[in-house]
Amino acid sequence: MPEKTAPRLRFAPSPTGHLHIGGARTALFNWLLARQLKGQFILRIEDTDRERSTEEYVHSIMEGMEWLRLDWDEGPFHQVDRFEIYKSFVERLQAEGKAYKCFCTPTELEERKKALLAAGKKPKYDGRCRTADQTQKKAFCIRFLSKDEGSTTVPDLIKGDIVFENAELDDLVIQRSDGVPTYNFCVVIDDALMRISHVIRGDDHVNNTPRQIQLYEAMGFVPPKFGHLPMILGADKTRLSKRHGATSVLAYREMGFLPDALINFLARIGWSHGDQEIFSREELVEKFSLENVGKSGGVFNQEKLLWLNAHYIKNADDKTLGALVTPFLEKEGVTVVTGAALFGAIHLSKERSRTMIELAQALKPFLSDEISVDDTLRAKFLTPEKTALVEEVAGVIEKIELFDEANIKAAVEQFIVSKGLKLGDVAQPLRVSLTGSTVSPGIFELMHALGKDKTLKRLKKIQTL
RNA sequence: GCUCCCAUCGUCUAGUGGCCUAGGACGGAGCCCUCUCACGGCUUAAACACCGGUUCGAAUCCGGUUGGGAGCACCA
Repeated sequence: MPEKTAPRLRFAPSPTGHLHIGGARTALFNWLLARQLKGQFILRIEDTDRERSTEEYVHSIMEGMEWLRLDWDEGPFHQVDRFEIYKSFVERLQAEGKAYKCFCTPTELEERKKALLAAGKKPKYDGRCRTADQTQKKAFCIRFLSKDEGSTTVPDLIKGDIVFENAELDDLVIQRSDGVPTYNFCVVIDDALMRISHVIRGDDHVNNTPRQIQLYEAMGFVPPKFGHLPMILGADKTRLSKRHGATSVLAYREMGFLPDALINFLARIGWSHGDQEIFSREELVEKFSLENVGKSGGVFNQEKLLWLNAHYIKNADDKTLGALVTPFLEKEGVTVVTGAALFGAIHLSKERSRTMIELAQALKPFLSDEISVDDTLRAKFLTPEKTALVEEVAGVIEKIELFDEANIKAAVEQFIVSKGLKLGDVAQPLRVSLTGSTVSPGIFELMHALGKDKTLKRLKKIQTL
């Protein structure tokens, strides 16, 4: 009995940009499956494009994954470190007559492509160097000799069987004229050698897959299982790209999104589990299934992400939020002192914040020493009569011994009744005096969170301004 | 142009032949709660692209049409 080997999945980004939303979802689905099936999750950096790949992007991609807590078990493997391996396979294929040198120049190729396109044909390579003299001393690249007849079927875990006529496929370049192997070749060798069992990747790779399958066969490898995820789209239904706004995962961190919210959101684009919307990481690992991944592309809907983020903020505990919001407060120039005052303010503010940026803004009046009231608000809420009222309330507040919510409420309400007023008559002037804003938590909670000293100081300061 | 893929409310989706006068969620509208803003609660508008089959019966199966997307590099 052969030992059943654990599934091995991978995420193989190319470091030519930051980790983007689409890549992150691909990584997530692979990670989810690896964790669910108790397999391995491997990170491989596809950096054969020496022109565009940078070390900075490698770090940025890893940082994005770490932020999302998508941990990998092996890697990161770099393809640049594996050129010798690819080279040996190229040589083997050549020796077996399964690959050949192509001496066509880029200019010639370009011209023929244009002609084909003009004639309404698919711009594929015509294979003319298949019969060319292989000993020529001209610059060359190496092409894979693909099948001309029959068809290649891609058994796709998401889309079902996809059949390609081999005649549609041309001989792809597996090694550039500078000796560097190409993506379609390296990916096959790496996935085979790393014993990857499931290749789950973006839909944009389907057309490469039949050629990759031919490469697996030519080199005597057993192809892995494939699954092609539908694309994440922008509002105009085209593939999500920079012109649609922020696409980098780290940009969402900057905007004050929580990793769990983004994970939840990403999981729900193209995948569902009945009517459920909120999924913890553990639930996703448990419930995720390729069977429930849809076939059509999904639009990235930031409104829904905001809603999810608000949900996660509301449900996070105050201490966790304190740590998360601190960098945002510091960016605002607020010195953060961790303690009861901070957590209390967070407790009151979290249900009205959709992002960490909004939370930081809401927290400012609690944490900064000085507040300012702009002229428009002053004119509207701090007229002489209203200011006089605020002053009277300050007098009432001053007499409270035990400064808790119940006592504040009782004292202020008693005052209002004695004046024949309603809470609404004094609430906004008080709020503006205390926060410089018309928006804040409830007025009693606010005073309590501020403390007696700060409350009085702010209420009294109104007169002197 | 060619190849491949896709098609349910504005958006994410449920739906695997009868449970569908199509359900949920975001967003929208309205109401309630209320010291502001939120939160929360309730109500509501809003979709099976089209045309043919198959079937007693179709959002669900088949064919076509239309529409959309992706790919067609010595990028990945």
